[in-house]
Amino acid sequence: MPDPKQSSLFETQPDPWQLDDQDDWLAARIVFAAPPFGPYDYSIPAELESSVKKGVRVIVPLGRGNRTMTGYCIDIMTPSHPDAATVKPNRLKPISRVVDAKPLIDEKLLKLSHQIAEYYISPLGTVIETVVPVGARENSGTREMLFLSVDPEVARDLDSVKLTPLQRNIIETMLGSNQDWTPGELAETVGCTQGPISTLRRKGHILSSTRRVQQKTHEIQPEARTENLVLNVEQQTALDAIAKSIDAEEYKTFLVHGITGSGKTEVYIRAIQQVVEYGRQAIVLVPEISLTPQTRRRFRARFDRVAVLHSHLTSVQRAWHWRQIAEGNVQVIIGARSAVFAPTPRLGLIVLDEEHDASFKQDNTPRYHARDVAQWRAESENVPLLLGSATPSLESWHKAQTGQFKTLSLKNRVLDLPLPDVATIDLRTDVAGMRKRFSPIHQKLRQEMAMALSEGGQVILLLNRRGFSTRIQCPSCGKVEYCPDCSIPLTHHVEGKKAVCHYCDHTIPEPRRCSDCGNDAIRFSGLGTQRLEAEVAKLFPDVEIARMDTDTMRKRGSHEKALSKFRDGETKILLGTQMIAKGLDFPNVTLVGVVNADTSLHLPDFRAAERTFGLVTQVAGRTGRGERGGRVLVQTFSPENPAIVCATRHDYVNFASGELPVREEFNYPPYGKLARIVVRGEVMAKAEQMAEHIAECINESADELELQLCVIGPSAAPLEKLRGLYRFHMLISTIETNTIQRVVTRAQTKIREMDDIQWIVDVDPYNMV
DNA sequence: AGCACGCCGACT
DNA sequence: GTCGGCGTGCTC
Repeated sequence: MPDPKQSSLFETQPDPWQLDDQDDWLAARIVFAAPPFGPYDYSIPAELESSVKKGVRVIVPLGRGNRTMTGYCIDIMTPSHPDAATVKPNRLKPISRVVDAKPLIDEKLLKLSHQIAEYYISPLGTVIETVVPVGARENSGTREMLFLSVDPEVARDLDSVKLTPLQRNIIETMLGSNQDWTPGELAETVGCTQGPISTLRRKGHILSSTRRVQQKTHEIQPEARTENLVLNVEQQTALDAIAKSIDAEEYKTFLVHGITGSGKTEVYIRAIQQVVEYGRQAIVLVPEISLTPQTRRRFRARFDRVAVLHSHLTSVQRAWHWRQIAEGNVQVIIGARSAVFAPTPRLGLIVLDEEHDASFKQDNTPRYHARDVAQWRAESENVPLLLGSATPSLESWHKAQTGQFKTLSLKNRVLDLPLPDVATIDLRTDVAGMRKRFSPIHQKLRQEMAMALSEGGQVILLLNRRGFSTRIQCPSCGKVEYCPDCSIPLTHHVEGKKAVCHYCDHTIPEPRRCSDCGNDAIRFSGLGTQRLEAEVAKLFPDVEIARMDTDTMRKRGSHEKALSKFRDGETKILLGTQMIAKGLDFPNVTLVGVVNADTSLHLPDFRAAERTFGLVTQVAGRTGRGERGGRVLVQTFSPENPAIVCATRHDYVNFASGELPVREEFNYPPYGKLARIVVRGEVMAKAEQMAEHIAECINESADELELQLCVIGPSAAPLEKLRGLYRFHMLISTIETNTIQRVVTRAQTKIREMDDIQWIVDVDPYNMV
């Protein structure tokens, strides 16, 4: 066998003077957003050579029938391209047509798209369609319009042509102003019909051209300008550190760990001011739900050119903001997850606030996490990244602890307001059966509510509704049965009288009595927002109540309406799911009640404790924002659980140092890498069979690549049936980065698809049900 | 995803 | 002998 390195020396790359026609080719690499995703290479016809560019869409023939497909040009290939060997230049079909005059995506975002496609194992074409919003692709909100101008020959000498008085009037009107005339406007100004204008156009005295114009603007409401606040010492220290990186134009991630009310936003704003002074743009990412008018107003009051991007915009509005950003007309972009792709010409800073928030993870393909994408983007554009949170994700906390991120701590609240007092209400029954009817509102919480209301305060009730799973909990001591191998609560199955781990399928018979205290009254819980609302309405018949959850908040603007009614004091009790826990600032709220802290604590999800800690801490931060202070009551069956205890003490550091060892022991993130595969199908057995097949292919691929990897499961997903489809899932766990990508990519070539079965890969999953 | 090829059973 | 079932594989 000849040494491959040597043989390539002989085979490839003829000397430049030997290049003949055959070696002088030009091709475009194209990907599609739908199967078959490609990439495929096409030849570029001579007449399109100047218009085919990286990032434009093209129309190409595909398959035997040459059906027309729209694809994205991701590369221009020539014999000197590093990957030229992968092109078969003599058997390429030609590109039919180029769609876009300008690339929809620039080189930097294209590179980012590649990274996303590879890391999240998703097709590049799909990634590009995520990066470029639909509206921008389809020219939403713009229209082709006809513009008229006077033939320069005629303009020089009006007498050189024969004109009727009316025609002369038209031409003179046009010459009398610099504006671009449309036929309609011109006719109206002159006071004639479009007839004579058409005549002039026909004779060639008026020239016309079409141009795509914006229908109308979607500027966000201006706000009264507010001045910079005085920074306290901690804020100033943080700002100085960030400012240094901005000056140095270097990538660095800062974890701004600041308790609620510590003035993180002011630090962001000051950093952004510096970026704006340098003529650069800043992206501010916030959780979808925090994109309330408050956030927007706050930034608009400090910057002139602010764009917002979030899911409640129409595609026309979104496209308008996107184009404004691309043209460099925007200083600050505030947006949810996808705003990480804002096409800023000169990015200067990325801020990602509430970085722990799960809404930064997209739950359809590509299943990217904005925090990781922001990090890649900041890295490649040499700008600092600020991650802010009162309760950082353990991923970020771990990176900060190991020196990959720089921690900036804000430990004091700006107005020196004390943190609210948090107390737990123990829901365990002291004597079995003492509480005859289980009310979702404990006596103590009810009394405090009555008191808060009578003093003119407002109340927020958080119902952590994601509790559907039937865990096995002792009503007397609160003990929940866990899987010994996964540290995950076992799920109770009435059918078969068993308890099953939804990670590894570990199964035990349904316990007859509590393994700790021997009590034999096992409890399965369940409570919805509607029932809670009814219950509260019964307890407080004269009080106006508002309910906020995904069911009641579907309509555009319903969110803002409910909140403004609460702000105005029209409603006294605000009741809802997680969405009320975040970012709201109502000084008159003197009591927050967490109706059931446990539902999120004992979910079959390794992040359950982290979520619960974060949620209770955040909702606690919704009170005590005014002079009257605030109080938080947490109803729980597990008052000794570290997540609950630490939350009542506002003690993040302690929570993290207790939780990290658990993650390490079970090799969960941030220590191990995880991916989840979910298989769905109408026929249960078929879905299960497919899951087994996928697991086999993955194990096989790992062996072939000699990579260490562990497939946990497959098992029935915690949500075993959803929208009529049976669901199986498995977890892939590794230590090394990229192992999952390499193994799964290889396995994909072996996996035989089955009819009516869908399956997805979720790298770094957040949703485990 | 679509579309053609291809290899078996029911017909004019 | 031909029409058509849908299993398999490819699309630059």
